[in-house]
Amino acid sequence: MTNNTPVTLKFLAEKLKMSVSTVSKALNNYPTINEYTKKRVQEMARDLHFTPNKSAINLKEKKSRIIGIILPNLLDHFFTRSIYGVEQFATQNGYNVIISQSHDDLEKEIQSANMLLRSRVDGLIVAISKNTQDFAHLDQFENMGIPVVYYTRNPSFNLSCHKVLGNTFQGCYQATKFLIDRGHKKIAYLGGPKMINFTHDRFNGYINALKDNQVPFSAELVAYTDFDKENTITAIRNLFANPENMPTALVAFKEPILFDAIKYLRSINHPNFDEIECIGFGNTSFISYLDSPPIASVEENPESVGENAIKLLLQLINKEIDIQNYQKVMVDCKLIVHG
Amino acid sequence: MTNNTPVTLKFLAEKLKMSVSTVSKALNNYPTINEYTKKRVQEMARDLHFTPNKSAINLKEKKSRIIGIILPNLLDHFFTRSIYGVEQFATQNGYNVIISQSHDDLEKEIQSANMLLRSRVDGLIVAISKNTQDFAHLDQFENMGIPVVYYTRNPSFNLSCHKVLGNTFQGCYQATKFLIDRGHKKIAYLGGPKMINFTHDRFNGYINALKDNQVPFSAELVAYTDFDKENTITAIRNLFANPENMPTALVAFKEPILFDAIKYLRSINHPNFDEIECIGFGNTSFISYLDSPPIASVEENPESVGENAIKLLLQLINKEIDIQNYQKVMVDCKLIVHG
DNA sequence: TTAGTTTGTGTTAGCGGTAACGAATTTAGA
DNA sequence: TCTAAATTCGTTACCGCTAACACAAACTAA
Repeated sequence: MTNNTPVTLKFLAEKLKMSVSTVSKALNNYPTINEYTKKRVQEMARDLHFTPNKSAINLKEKKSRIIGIILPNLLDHFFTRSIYGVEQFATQNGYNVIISQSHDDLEKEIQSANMLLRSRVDGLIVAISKNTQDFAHLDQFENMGIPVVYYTRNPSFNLSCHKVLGNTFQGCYQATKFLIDRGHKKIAYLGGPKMINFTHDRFNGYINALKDNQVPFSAELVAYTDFDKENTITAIRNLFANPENMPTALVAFKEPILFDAIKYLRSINHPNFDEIECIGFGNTSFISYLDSPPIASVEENPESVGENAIKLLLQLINKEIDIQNYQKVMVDCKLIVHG
Repeated sequence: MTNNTPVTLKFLAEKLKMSVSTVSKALNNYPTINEYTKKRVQEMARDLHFTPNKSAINLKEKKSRIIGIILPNLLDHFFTRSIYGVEQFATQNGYNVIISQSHDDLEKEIQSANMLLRSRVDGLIVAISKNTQDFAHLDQFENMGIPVVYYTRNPSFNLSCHKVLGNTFQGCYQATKFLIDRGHKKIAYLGGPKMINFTHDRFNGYINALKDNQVPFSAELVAYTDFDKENTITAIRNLFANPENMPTALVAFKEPILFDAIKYLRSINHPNFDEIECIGFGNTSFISYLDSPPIASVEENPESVGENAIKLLLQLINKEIDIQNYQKVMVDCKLIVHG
């Protein structure tokens, strides 16, 4: 069944004894083409399984209807869920999506960017790798007039770019407030890598919730870790070191890290283990399988973050917003109480 | 800094007062071009940030150096891990990857297929949706001479296609054998949706392990479920219903389902709960957080499945294997004993 | 000196579409 | 009946890039 001669407009035109342009217009439903002609062409196209060559169209139209996404990895559910939001909305508007993982490596991020540039994507959504300090590979896009929207992980110091972020301040504030309302006075805070920009926003949410509710702040109740389990255990050990200042609650920057913390506290038979109430960012489905689950989760609404990113990007592509008129969109978190 | 006139070969040629073809050949390092000319061209291209237009190249070369992947979703770690294998190897060989989710919906799968066809991918890797019965949208590719490799989820009845599969028979055999070796005589089997083709292979692995080790088979110890928690609980209740034939071990087709099962058994205070040993497919990282973790996991090596799929696909693209010479590649599972 | 090579560059056609423009035929209006 | 306006389709140039082929200049060999 393999057909050797590819089915192109030219091929159809010859079969139908018409010109290529008539065939093209008929397939694109131009009003200047006779209805009967259209019907003949469309039937022939269907029967011969004509598939327009996107490269040819891109070349002519000078646009690809492709959105590029660069993100650190696909193993983090935050990112995969955010893609869902992007894809959904992009598809509805006739755009396709190319996803490229940087694996948190700057070199790979540069490669991905160059690849997407060569593919002439109409826009780019990017969550930068944790080592990205120099932005030349991403600035290229704007230099060529291709809009870029940074989401989640973004160059925090740079105001001259479009951003869509989870309102991590509000999420952390809400989590802390929730614990305060349940009567906790000693709430520990376990922060994430200081390189990731929203780490500080979360801490501010924590601090502000304490302040607004007259709960005294204690530097002993704050520690930082990263994705390394050993570091998490060290941090937790420090947080729970002083018997005079023992936390009864914990806010952690990401759920898997929180699980490590909980596991450790249980493993050392912490005397008040059962009373300790924890909250982490993420709301992973695995919570239901834990024996000592967190009391609540901060749902970051990744789908909504993705959707807002693509919405903004499409407005930039369609020139509804000027590319120089830099936008910052915040997506609120939601506290999910388990039980 | 936004430059209005796009930097094309023509633009470079005018700047350098040379012909377009000389510029093209210089950039592609043709031996017939003078070294000094090459240097001049390449420097100018670099300084002006020339980025070749992939659409133009695709159109001319009649190949895109793009591999399409269609899979049900990105939330399942099996798929995201398999992508890692594909991407790694594809990139090394100068190919880019477009990922498209079908969300286990046939209609979306068809849309994805058509999109990738229009993009003229050089090859397709696909894990079909659970409703895919008709393959017209995928057969189009082979009709146009574009090779297709089915991986994991494939049309089991169809021998005329290329397949790369996890050796789920061997994985299940090994898991069952492991439990037998630990002295279990009553090993329950919790299977997955019967529509998914490898469900039967797993069951056969279970059966064969029993047979090879003279453990009597009991139909009461076999049940099926899907991704719905209620159905899993019903299935587990049935498996553990007969006091005369009470399982002491369990093999489950996927870990999250196994976790549901374990959770249920614990919730009903099953008398021998602590003695029951379980194994599921998946080897998810969350196991370390469980209080009653499975004794072992069947690691399906998704990265390796992905890598084998792309390797086969590239061989087909390069005509090292004839497209009609249908291949079937099996990737072994590995039993990971937790400790 | 002449002819054949080598070397380096330009000319040109074409990949598969789109659409402005032109041209022929039909229809409508006076 | 004659002209203007629709209607319908074809001609053509172009998008950015590749590469076969042509061609001129310089070099080599006889």
